[in-house]
Amino acid sequence: MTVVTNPSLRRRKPESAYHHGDLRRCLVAAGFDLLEKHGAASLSLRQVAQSAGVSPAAPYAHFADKTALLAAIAAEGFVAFKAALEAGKAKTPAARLEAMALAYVSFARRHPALFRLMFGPELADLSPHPELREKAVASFAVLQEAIAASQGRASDREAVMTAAWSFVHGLAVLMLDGRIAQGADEREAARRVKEAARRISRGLHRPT
Amino acid sequence: MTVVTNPSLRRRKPESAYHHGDLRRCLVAAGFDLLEKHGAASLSLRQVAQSAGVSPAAPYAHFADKTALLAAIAAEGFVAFKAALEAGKAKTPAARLEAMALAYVSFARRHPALFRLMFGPELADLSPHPELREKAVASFAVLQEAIAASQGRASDREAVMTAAWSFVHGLAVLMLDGRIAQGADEREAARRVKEAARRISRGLHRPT
DNA sequence: GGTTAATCTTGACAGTGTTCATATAGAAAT
DNA sequence: ATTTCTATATGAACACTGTCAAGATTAACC
Repeated sequence: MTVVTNPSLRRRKPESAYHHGDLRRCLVAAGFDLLEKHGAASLSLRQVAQSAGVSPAAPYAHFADKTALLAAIAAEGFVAFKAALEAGKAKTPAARLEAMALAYVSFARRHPALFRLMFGPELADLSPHPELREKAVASFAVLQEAIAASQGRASDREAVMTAAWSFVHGLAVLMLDGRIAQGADEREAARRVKEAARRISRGLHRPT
Repeated sequence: MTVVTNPSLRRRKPESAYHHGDLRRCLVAAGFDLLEKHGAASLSLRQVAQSAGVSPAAPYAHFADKTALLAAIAAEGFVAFKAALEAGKAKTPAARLEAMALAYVSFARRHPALFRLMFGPELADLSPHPELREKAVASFAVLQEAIAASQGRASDREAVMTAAWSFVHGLAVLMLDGRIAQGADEREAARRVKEAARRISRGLHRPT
């Protein structure tokens, strides 16, 4: 995870600095940490502010809303997400879907709260958060390239993307919520993901 | 939607009834309505209580928690969900998956807030809510029967279920959040669902 | 009919997001 | 170097939330 967690950033001028210097990034980093550590339910703007060593109203100089801060955190999340997806290179279309599914699910399992924030209802409307939208579609583009452009005619691209993405995303979500492979360790989960991906990829390309 | 919304139930004895008589069900119904009307973000226990014509602390006689009330609402949601899934009968395995996907997505689109509650993180842990768990697995059983038992060997059942359910659920979630088929009307959405389902069902059964 | 147990109200507490007026300090302009 | 300006942070306040303890009210039961 490449989000700025450097403690030296947490307070630029440790003593007697009325103006923090770099509060915006610091708030995002602090929120990020709290999110991963204690979950989204207890992620309050006030706690983030306090954790950054600043007054409860200070964030409003940098974010219009609590939602705006969440959007910034989620944007960082999508950067990391994109990087995770790009790590999974593979030759054949089937192996590519499998690698994508593995990376997708693995990310969700390693950062459950972050993943839920990224795809959660609070940020479902991307229009007020252009930066988030940008980072999000950049992630999806990786998926799209890897899956859709791998095979089949161009006219199929969108349909294949819909089917494959739905499968991969659903798999991640259902596993996160313990609806599938409840309490499975990493190896077992990976096995299940691979098996499902193999089944799916068989029918994906070429329409009836 | 078969949840009790009968207004005559909203207050059993309209005047001078210290004891409501049927508050528990009334709270669930009121919460249900508020959820569908104004979304989950603004669904407060106090508002539900007020909407049921009762003091803010009254719900605690029937529910341990706000989460417990949400669980009861979600349980009702799963009852309706199961009914919606059962409506889609079909002969061939492909048509069955297609019908399931249509019903699944259609339900999510018609009751977005309820659907998100049912599968959301607040209720991800089903262990404190046995009734919710029961209704939830009853819904999933419909899926399981229709999809897995339709074809293929018994040893495949679980794997097929995983793949198919992941696809259908992911499709619903991504559409809900506008990540797929953004701003499509009912007909167009149905077209996309059918097309994706056709692609998926082709590779589902029989392992490599 | 009096006791008991369940139900509801009242009042309070800590915590939340948000706003407004005010204080501070770094930057720009003179 | 002094003044002015503007971005940034503070403090107090508001309405609202979930939750709890103490007391009032009622239905049910022996």
